[in-house]
Amino acid sequence: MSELSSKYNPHQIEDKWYAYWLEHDFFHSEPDGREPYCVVIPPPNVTGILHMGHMLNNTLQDVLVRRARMQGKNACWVPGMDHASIATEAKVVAFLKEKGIDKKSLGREEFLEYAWEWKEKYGGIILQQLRKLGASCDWARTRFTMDEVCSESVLEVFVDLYKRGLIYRGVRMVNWDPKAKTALSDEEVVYKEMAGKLYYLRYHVKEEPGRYMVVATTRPETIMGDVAVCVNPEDERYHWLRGKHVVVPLVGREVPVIEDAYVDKEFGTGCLKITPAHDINDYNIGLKYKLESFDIFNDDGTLNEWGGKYAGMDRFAVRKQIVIDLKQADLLEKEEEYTNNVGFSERTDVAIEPKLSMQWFLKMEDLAKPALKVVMDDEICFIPAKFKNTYRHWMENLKDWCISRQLWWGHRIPAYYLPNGEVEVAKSAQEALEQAQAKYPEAASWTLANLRQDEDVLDTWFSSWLWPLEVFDGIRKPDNAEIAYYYPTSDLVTAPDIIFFWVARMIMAGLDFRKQIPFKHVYFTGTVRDKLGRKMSKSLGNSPDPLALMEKYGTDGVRVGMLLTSPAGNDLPFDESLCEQGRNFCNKIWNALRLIKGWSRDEKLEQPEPARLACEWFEAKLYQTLQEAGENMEKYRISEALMQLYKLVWDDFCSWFLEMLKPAYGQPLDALSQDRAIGFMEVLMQALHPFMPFITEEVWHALGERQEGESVMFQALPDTRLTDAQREILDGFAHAEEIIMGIRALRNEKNIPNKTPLELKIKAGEKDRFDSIVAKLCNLESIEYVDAVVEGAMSFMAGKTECFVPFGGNLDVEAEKERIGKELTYMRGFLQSVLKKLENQRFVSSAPVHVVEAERKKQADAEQKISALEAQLKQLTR
RNA sequence: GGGAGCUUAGCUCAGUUGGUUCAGAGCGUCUGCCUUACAAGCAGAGGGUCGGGGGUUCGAAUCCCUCAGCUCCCACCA
Repeated sequence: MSELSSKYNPHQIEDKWYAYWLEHDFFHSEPDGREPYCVVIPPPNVTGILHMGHMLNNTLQDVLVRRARMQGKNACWVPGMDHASIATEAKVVAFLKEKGIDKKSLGREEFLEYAWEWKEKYGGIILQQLRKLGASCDWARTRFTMDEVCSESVLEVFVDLYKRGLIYRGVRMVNWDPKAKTALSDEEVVYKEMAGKLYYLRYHVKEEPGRYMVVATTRPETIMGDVAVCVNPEDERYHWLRGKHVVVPLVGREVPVIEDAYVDKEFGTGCLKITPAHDINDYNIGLKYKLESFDIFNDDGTLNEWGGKYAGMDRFAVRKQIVIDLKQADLLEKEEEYTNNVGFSERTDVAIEPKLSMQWFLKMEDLAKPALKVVMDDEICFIPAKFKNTYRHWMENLKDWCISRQLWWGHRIPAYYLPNGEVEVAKSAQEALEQAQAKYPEAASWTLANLRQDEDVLDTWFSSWLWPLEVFDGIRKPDNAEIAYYYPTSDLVTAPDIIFFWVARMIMAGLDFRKQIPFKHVYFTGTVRDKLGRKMSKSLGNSPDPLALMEKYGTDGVRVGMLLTSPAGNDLPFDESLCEQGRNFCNKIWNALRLIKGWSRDEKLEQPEPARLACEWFEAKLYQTLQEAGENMEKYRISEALMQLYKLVWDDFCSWFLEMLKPAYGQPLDALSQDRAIGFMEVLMQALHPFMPFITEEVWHALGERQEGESVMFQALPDTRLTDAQREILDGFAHAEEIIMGIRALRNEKNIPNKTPLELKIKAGEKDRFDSIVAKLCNLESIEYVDAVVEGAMSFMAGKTECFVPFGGNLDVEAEKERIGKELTYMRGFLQSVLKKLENQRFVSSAPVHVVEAERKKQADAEQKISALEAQLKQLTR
């Protein structure tokens, strides 16, 4: 076919078919009588752009969804985006800052207007990029976690949980992000090893003028908040300090010396300063000894009025300055290099400040129990199962969930403070007012203006945990037809690092609000790493741009590259050469198409014997492989299924089958063979379509006359159950294959070009049904069955069959003898090991019959082979 | 500090109940080929005492113990 280039060119093809699929609405799903298959996308951040993790994750989802669709299920993949409070607010703040606008100078309302504007303009790029990757999402169902359905659902759930007493307000030590000025959950804090210093500070003893104790700290700036100094009660070095007081350096405040076993005698000087407002452990000690607490920081990390002369300075600037001042006042004993773990905000990458504040919490205990059970009982199946352990460990050690965030972008907490100091929680201000009026006589005269809504918004995960429910509006309208049809969803594909943030919480939400699990299987992907095994990250700059890769290798090539090496739960050490392999595979497919369509066709020609056999054999091989690949898919062994298809196409179809079919140079192909080749290739395209949607659609269309609106994606695979006859063919061909490879090896070794025809003589064999194929593929003039060893011929064994290839004249007898001798040595050794086993009475009596039988057969085969080799050797020696 | 997991060919990984098919695959490497679909290709070859040691067993990559190395999660010692 001259108009087809010898290289597969993905670019126009991809855009063309994606547009075709959309135009025909192939991805859209509505409830009907078919079995549903539903996947909800892990909603990417509205600020996100496609990275390798998304590429992997969404390709896997697409494979599962397309496969289900081909199987005739009603496949529905719901896309969407997450409003991502912190990330988005940070982006918008930065965007405004560039324009010279300060967030604080805008009011909440005005800021949100800007934020929405930003979202409409720049948000959701990633959803466009997913189209590039071929994702077969039902775009008409695209949800956003701050759209009307989701927002109302979130409020409804909040009110419900509050009324059930599961949501409460309390003062807690939280992880404070001074840049975003919000509390973070523990999961949003990442710890990093930082090179710091340990400062040894002198605290003079009030009762013993002239004497002092030395306290080691990494954070000298927090001395303003010191309320005590603590030592271990068993530390005899400090018994003289019992009941005494010390003076906080520079600050001058007198604080007590207390004793608690928490203090490690070995660390530093064995003295710990207690600053309850700024350290979680100090806070706990403060609670225990009923100490006062001074919060010395403003929300942005600068010091407040408690900071005295340092008030208004940033915490890190204060640290520098205070060290200088301490030195001057001779209160700094020494400094030491010290590496410690510092918590950073995952979003803004600034050091976390532990801080006491009033937050909203959700009690987890009752929600967790049933959510643990469904996973441990495999009602929800984790793939791979090893993540069940991780899950259990977390579910058994849950702390209450801090759900409030001090941001504007998000779902504002529906709590309304009343003039009498009470609070009402309701879906709207109006409802809150009515509730208040029903409770308090004095409320009769209040209006909406008297209510003050809580300033905080909810943690982003407080909406994401409802995702499988809210995409079908199952919170607001629990009886609607869609949620009834699609829920529980089928598979969830996600990364293991959000097993707690998201997966666990969705399970809790599903069980609590709908009394049903949200999904049946959770497939955990691995982490995409670079060649050096490092996690791909923006800061390292080691992440390739998936769009650039798709541009370079074609989308299908990149998809194959990622899928070939990513078994569930395993990290994926990414290397561009994987994409190269994928691209080469596309090219191979493309060239098979060129060959098949390029043959000139003769309608009158009868199908030759080798071609007839080839078709019989390949059909059996095809069915067998499809069967196995299907079984692997059922077990979510996606890489393996793909590898099987890869080998089916490359080795079995191209290298074996098409070579068997190929007519002699310049000759036409019979019509039947061509039709069968086309039929096989159609099936191959169907089987590969979930993995490689674009090229398979293109090739499938090229293979036959198609109507507008037809697509490979709806072609069901044939019934692939093997008949006994087919099994026999496969076994029989394995033997022919051995002979063929033997001859090829021989040609290779003796440097006999394929053009030179050879003769093959087979000793004491039965005529094999694949002889005509052997002759064709090996360029044999004849295959002859003989009774005795053939003189002056090269020989090899195909299993137990002795094969001889007469070779005009100069047979290298010595080389042949050496080769046969080597083989004999090996076979005799092998026989020895088998005999040793069989002579062992305990083996014969305790091993199962079939195992012993197998050993006996090995013995017989080995003996037969040895005598054949000996005969050959004798022949040569004569 | 607490927990989980991993270690099989140069690389990335399969290997289910211990037993024909168990030592495998893909990639890479090496050799020979511009053979009229494809050099992004064809044909062939080499490569591992299954991390070390010990045990159970007729039999161990597989089960048990132990040592070593790696990874991840949780905790967060001033």
